[in-house]
Amino acid sequence: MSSVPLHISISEKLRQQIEAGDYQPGEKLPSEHQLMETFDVSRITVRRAVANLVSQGLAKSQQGKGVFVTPQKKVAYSLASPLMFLEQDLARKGIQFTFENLTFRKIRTPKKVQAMLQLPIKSTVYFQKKLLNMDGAVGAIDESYILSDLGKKFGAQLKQQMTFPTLEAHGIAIEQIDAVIECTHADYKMSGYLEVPLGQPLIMYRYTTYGSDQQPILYGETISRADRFCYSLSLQK
Amino acid sequence: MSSVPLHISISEKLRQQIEAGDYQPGEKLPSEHQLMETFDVSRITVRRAVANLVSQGLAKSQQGKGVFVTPQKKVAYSLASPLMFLEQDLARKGIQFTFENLTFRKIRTPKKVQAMLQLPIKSTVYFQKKLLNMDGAVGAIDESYILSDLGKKFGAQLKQQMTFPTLEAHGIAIEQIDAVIECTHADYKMSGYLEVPLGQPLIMYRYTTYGSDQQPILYGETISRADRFCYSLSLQK
DNA sequence: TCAAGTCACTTGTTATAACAAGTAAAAGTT
DNA sequence: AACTTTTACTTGTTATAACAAGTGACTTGA
Repeated sequence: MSSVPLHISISEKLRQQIEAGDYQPGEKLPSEHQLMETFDVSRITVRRAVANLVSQGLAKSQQGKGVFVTPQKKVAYSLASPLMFLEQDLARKGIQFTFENLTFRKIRTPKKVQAMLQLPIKSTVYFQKKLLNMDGAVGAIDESYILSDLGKKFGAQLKQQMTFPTLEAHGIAIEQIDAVIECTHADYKMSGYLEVPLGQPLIMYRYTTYGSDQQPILYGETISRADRFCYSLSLQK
Repeated sequence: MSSVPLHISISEKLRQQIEAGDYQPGEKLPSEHQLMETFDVSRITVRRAVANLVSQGLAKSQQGKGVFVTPQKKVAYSLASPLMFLEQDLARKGIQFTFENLTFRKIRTPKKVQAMLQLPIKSTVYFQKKLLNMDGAVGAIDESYILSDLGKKFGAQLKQQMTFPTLEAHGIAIEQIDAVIECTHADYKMSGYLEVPLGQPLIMYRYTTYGSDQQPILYGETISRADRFCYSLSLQK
């Protein structure tokens, strides 16, 4: 008479228990076999219920080991001075931060970047792809496109240091940043990079940076695990 | 030899076809039966592949009808003047905007709101819950907590008009807004309200509003469908 | 003692099967 | 013509079954 599917009522029951603290963060949930007996349902139903929890970010399953309650701790990423002081900002919060340069090369300007950087069709930019680590765990991927001459001049340093401090150290002033924050889903490729299940929410920070004279300098996208990152900002009248 | 599960390779194949435009937005995908024959797999595998697409926000299934490619159109929500001019902002983009007042009542201040509004333990606030509609479709839920005396005084209007214009019309100046943008998952309750599958990403805008003398006036959370909303902002040096 | 192998237990993938329930068009009835 | 019923097709839920694959502890052999 409930009309609520079994897998939902089971996952809701488990969710309540997780939120009530019956299962602590990091703790192992009962195995599928145990849950089958507890709720007197088949394995497919138990698996569906567990999948519901995983898709809600409440649990994570590991083949051969079990299903574990995911501990939640989000890092707020302050937009008062975005990306520029990310490293310091995280250090202040006691978070170990490193990044790994995956790609740095010159490419033909992609169409969407042409518009953002106000570049002609037959231009080139430097494309950089970085993997950001927090406390040893993967947190985000950053893909950015920087003006060709800047990329050529500072390439060596950009591969090893954060972008904004590097630019400012060479007298390239950042005057304005236009940004869009949106949510996407992890596709198969991203789920591999960021070590999350397919379809998990990711938070994308798309930024266009302008120097003096409103000249666009770089466009980038920081795609973060939504369970580990959030953005904070303060707006005044 | 590929080591990639069948359901993944099928959903990836379909994803490519969708992104290539083989299936247009709103168009119906082949039925499960057809996909079973096309890929020569069982129904459970086809269903898993379709579930992958749904969890990535690429498709939506409707019982009795079929699976349809979801058309993507996001509304950027400008943070230059947040919430205040949402209505006008949307109107300018040609989007019909309405809201429905679900709840408006006085409650004991919840613990998390006490901290945000700097209120004592034994205080009360007015709690309002609104359902925001865009072009006739549900887009977001807004839950806000407003100082008791303001709620009492302007209750009648707050039920029918947007919050910020109402306050400003009565001379309550908004001086500052502290906000956090984060991503969450739709739990069972939210998935019902916002008409999305369980676990779909939602984008939460949590705001604390301050009037003159840095006095907190209201705290609220706007929970939007991440497939329909994003936030844009501009930061100057 | 240490390394290799075995075994029990875990989740992951996939197949077959049956019924429920929503949708829409065709067929039948008034 | 208008309404109702049937029917075919769709996705949703759930059960049973088998094997694959990762993990860790225990056992065995050198």
